[in-house]
Amino acid sequence: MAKTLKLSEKNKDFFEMVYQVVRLIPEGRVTSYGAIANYLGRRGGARMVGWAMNASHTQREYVPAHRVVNRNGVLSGKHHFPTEKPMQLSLEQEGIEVKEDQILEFEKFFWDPQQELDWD
DNA sequence: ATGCTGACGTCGC
DNA sequence: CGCGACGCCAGCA
Repeated sequence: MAKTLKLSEKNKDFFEMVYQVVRLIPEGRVTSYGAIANYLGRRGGARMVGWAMNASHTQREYVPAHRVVNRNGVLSGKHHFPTEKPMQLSLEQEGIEVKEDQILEFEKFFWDPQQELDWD
């Protein structure tokens, strides 16, 4: 076996884990890229989570990416959504108030995978 | 191969 | 408290 694993395989695993976590987000709840990155052991690698989200639309199973925002609760990636319906509207339909692309009471709806989910 | 960019986050000034 | 710089890692010119 090669000493070095293929990065693509590792990435794939990382992406899958991201999707899995995102899909576990309950309706009406939101989380942040950093929280997911931290949960996956990629502290500071929040950008990779965002990268994974960018490719989330390629996944067969639906990924509620609209429930993932930055740590400020701002809909940073709303413009990147493939869906016609704005990210804000999707969140509002789940009972989350959004003002100026920012989630109100973000802490209240925040869903921390490390807290809600147990270490597997 | 090198450098810039990107759906972020943390630290320093 | 606002702004800038660095770090993270993968994709792409």
